Amino acid sequence: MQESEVSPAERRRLRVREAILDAAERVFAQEGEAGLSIRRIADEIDYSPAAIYKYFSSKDDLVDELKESFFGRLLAVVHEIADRSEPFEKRARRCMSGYIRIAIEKPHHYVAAFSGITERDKSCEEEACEFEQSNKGRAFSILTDMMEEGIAGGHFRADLSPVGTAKSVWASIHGLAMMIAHVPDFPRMAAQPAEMGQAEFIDFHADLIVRSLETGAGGAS
Amino acid sequence: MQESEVSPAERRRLRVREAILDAAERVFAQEGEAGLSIRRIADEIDYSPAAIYKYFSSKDDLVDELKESFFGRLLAVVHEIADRSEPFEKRARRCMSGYIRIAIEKPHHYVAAFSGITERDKSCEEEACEFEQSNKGRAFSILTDMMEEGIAGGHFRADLSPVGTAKSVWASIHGLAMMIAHVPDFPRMAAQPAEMGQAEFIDFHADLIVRSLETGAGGAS
DNA sequence: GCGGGAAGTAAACGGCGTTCACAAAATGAA
DNA sequence: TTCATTTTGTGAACGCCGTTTACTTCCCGC
Repeated sequence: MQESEVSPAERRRLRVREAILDAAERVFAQEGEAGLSIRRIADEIDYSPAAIYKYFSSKDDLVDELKESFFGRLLAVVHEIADRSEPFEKRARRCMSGYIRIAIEKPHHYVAAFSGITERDKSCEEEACEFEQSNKGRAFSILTDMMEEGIAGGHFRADLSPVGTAKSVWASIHGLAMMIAHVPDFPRMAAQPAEMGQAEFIDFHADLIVRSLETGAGGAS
Repeated sequence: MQESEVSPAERRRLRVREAILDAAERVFAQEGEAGLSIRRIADEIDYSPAAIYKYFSSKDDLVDELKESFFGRLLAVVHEIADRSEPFEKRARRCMSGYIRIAIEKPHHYVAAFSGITERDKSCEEEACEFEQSNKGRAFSILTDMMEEGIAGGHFRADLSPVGTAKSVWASIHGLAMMIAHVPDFPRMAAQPAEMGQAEFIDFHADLIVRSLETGAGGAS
């Protein structure tokens, strides 16, 4: 029993695994799921296609790992913002725009991470458990905590349920992220003359969301 | 020169074309884009795969037609609701929940209809023109009109721009539709004990959206 | 040094979208 | 009717794809 248990062969193995994931990540970011093939990855790292299967049991397995690590980055950013010492409403808005920023930095990743229609076959328990342990689930719980804080702090209406509200807010943010991911310069569409830049529009959207939760009078002007 | 110019050969051709689309629609609804293959359609209608190419120039072409006709149904429903003689806010809420209802009736269609990341290669003009003539564009303009009506009627804040608001509202609705499409019983997730049924949640979401636009005091209880 | 397991591979299977050369059938003109 | 032309449909093939199998090659512990 050596001191460093993680040794020489294992390190080589891990390095090859990383190389595969790196190549996949690269191709995926540029060309999306459509452009990603086992054979392409194999070419990229000068291995044979069959070799990949010594490291991943299927292409889906490999892609799932890409997705999960993308959610990891998303989670990290949102977490960092949520923990800052800033006024609550500022943090809330920043979380939303931060989420969208990361999402549209790698649109193919974001779209893919949510793609695939989940069949209703799993038992409720294991599905819920799986969700809570995923980066997606962790990000959701940050959002839920934030809603709780907003309600407790009197910023948001007292009759809101933290979980229900978090789901609704997430859906609204997700919708904008998807729109931008699919139509790279989303807010500019239809003939209309510009109206708003992308960044301003994101803020506008976030503002409407916050406004929908706020207690008291909401109208401006 | 006959009276009925649309005759015998053309009708046969159209019938075969319809058969292809029908088969595609059927397979697509059940198994999604992944399960749909030219060869599968050919099997379904007892033709050879190559025959399909006498009617559609590519698989993408065929699928595009499925998507557009799906948007057509979505448009029809929203249009019908928007034209009803009901109080404004009721119509607005119904439009949103109607949109989501149609979307999640055929989740595969809805997801596919928005899939494919549009490259930023087209000129602005032709893209805008293309958008306005599509069913998607027509649905969007119904939404814009509704926002205008809400603002003019004093239901919504006067400082809102109809187009910008329509985009934001669409994004929020789209987000929920996507969530439900991907996770068939969306509002029920995480361990939480039910909270809300799907229909209630849709109404809750629509309510938050409307609330975010309303003039005057918004808080309840 | 040697034996066994891990790493890597070429070749093949079945599936995919698409094309091409060709047969069959419908059409229109004489 | 007959014949040429156009349309409709086909089988076979091409080059991709994910994946598996049988095989070689290499490395590591004894």
